[in-house]
Amino acid sequence: MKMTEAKDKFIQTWGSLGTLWGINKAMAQIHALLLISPEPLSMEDIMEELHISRGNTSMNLRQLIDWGIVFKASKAGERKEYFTSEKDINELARQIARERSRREIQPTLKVLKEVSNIEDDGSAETKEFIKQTKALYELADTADAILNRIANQESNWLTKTFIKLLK
Amino acid sequence: MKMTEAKDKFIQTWGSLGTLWGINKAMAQIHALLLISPEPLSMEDIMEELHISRGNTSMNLRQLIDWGIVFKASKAGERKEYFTSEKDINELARQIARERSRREIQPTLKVLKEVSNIEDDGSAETKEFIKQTKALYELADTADAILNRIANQESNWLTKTFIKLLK
DNA sequence: TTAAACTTTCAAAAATTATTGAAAGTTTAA
DNA sequence: TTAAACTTTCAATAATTTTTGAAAGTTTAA
Repeated sequence: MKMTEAKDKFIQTWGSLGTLWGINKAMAQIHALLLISPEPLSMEDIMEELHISRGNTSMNLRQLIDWGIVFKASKAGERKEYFTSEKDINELARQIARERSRREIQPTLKVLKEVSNIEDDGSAETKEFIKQTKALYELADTADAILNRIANQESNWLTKTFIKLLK
Repeated sequence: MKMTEAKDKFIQTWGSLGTLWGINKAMAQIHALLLISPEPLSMEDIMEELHISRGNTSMNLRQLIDWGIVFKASKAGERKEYFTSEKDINELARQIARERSRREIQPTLKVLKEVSNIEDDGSAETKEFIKQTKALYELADTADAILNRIANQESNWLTKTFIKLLK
């Protein structure tokens, strides 16, 4: 496979993978592009490379910055803004873990705690509801703890952990 | 909070959470409903409870069955089919881990392996591409190994693991 | 058999989400 | 200041995904 082909394939794959995980295609593709660019890219560069509009590029870049995985990079003497992504893949994983915990798991935990706390009227329906929502709470809580653990550890924690788990 | 309110809130929340993860609302809601039902439900029951059409119910039930987290349950002497979900939350987690590995991580690994294997022509662009796609491969591989570990272990592995990680 | 009871399929419609592009906004060099 | 260079916003449009509902398909009791 040639570089151009490989690059296209990678960007395409990352794009559809994003969709599968609730991240939109353009956002995932911009991220993929920045991830493999040795140099920061301008908005023009990104628009051209991915064939997307200025507005689309601008909005998705903002979201990536919100997620903390893309940064603005000013080039000396240039007015234009450049963008670069987090290049350390472990740091990327940590940042994603951090954000998914904050955006998804925490709000879910809140609701599960709330609904599992209804008064037990003794009916089979209520008993099952309480039992299952409590079990889900525990599962989500464990998942959250693991994510936080990932989010806060040193760079190669994930790999080390896995090695430990194999033992 | 009253039972009816709590139930609605739980089903709603599970529905939007699904959307966020690339699972459609109806599918997530059907799953939520079955998860908290002490008795198996018929298609009519589900349609009525969630206000969704017969076709929608049928298709999403099939998907849930495909995922291995909902089962057909025949009631003696009844022609109608009933449906019930996996009630053991740890088993649910394992099944989801299994499917996400199979459906998402494995195909990604395949592409990453492929594209990271291009010939190094010595350019900065190619070098960065190879480096980053290899690093992503390792991350995805670790994630996959963890998922498989979850998928294959005994019921409360997840909890135990977490306790171990705390030490 | 057949017909009633039930489920699945799928084309059309509705709902949602993503994208565009031009106008409005902002920043900076002169 | 101002005007050029650039970015952001947002209403309109396009693309995608979900949902519906009725027709086709299947199963079972008699």
